[in-house]
Amino acid sequence: MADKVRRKAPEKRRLRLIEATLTAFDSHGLAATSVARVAALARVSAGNVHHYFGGKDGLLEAAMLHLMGELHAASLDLLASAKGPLDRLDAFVEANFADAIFTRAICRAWLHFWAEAPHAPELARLERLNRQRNRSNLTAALRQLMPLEAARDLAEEIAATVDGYWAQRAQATSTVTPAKARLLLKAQIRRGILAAGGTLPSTR
Amino acid sequence: MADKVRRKAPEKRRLRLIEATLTAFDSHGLAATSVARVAALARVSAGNVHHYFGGKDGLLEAAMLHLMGELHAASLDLLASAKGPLDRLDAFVEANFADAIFTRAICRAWLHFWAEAPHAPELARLERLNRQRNRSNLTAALRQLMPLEAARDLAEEIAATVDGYWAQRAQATSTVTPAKARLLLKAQIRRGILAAGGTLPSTR
DNA sequence: CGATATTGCTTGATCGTGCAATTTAGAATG
DNA sequence: CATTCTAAATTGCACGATCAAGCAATATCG
Repeated sequence: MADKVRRKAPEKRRLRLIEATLTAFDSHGLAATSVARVAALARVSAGNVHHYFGGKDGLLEAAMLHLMGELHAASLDLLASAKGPLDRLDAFVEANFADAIFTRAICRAWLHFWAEAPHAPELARLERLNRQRNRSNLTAALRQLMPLEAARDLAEEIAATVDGYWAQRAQATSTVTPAKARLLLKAQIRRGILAAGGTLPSTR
Repeated sequence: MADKVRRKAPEKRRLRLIEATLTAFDSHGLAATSVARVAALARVSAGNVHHYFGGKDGLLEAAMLHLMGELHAASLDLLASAKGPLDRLDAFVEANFADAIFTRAICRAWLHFWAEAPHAPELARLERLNRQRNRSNLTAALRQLMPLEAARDLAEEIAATVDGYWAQRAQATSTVTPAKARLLLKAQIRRGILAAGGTLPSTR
């Protein structure tokens, strides 16, 4: 897809446009998010979008990539200090439901990406990457506490529940808070481990 | 919002347009679903949409209502033969993941509705209704097996997991099958009941 | 001064919507 | 039963707005 002329694009502008995209998603939805609106939100000319991102598609991809980057960074941070498998699972939960991550606006953006991914190859690629990364992290940790098959099943269940809380958080009347989601999810994980015959390494 | 002149609108046409909408969602996404495209899919003039639904918004609302109706019908069917609380929970799972309901196309449509609901009051109303109905069904059954607070928490968890499987199913590379989702979810429910100190009425 | 960043406008296509005209179907009439 | 009539059903088009995109001109800054 190629940057032809772009040499050293000021990251500031790019970021402003990406943030404007997410703001537009939050307040007006995907269908009403036009290049013109995003550019106006970022106080930038519409033509700029094509300079930086090559078009609307590129802008959406960059926005999704941005969200993935933030989530990944939070995961790496928290995983760094994790000692055992259960710690790694807790770190996963805390990253996915950190107060700065599990936001109404961000959850709405993810929902839009999930909805559009099946119809945009590049978004689909990113979604697949993100999903496989999550699945792999979960399975790797669970595997040390139970047989592989059980680990895979529980990873599937946990991943689905995470997505579900995200989807619910996007709704205006949602009552799911970050703290509540963390609490429920950690309990769910522990139940899953115990039921699989695993032992909880320590009470935390 | 009033049918002024419409007396007995042929349900056949309405249904054709609704199904065309869902087909368009499945194959092209929300952003690319225009009135013209839907009308063409249904082999009907575009102006027809305004006769039957009063506009694009009305069409989307009717499509969402249609999906809710199908889900509700499946639930009622299965709940009718449920004997105890665990039976009711299993019926809930089987309705939400019936082979005819847990379809890639239908899950994609739900995903689009969830994504757009925050920006369309009428869709938001329907989404809220549907969510509260599900929550209420789950809590009512769980309440007979554990204290109210625990029942509410578990209902929240189950509802989120259901939504999560739906979101995953919408992706092109998803491997979640109806049977697998039913299996995993029933196990998750039983784990939740046992952990809350409840007893499983019978093995099934 | 020269290259890069940024703008503002144009273009052609497509959108949702409203409306006048036409077709259709069923009740009323002979 | 055949014919007429009328209102509902349906069409096709035209309208104004808005879209993504491309490009030539201008501004900015090292």
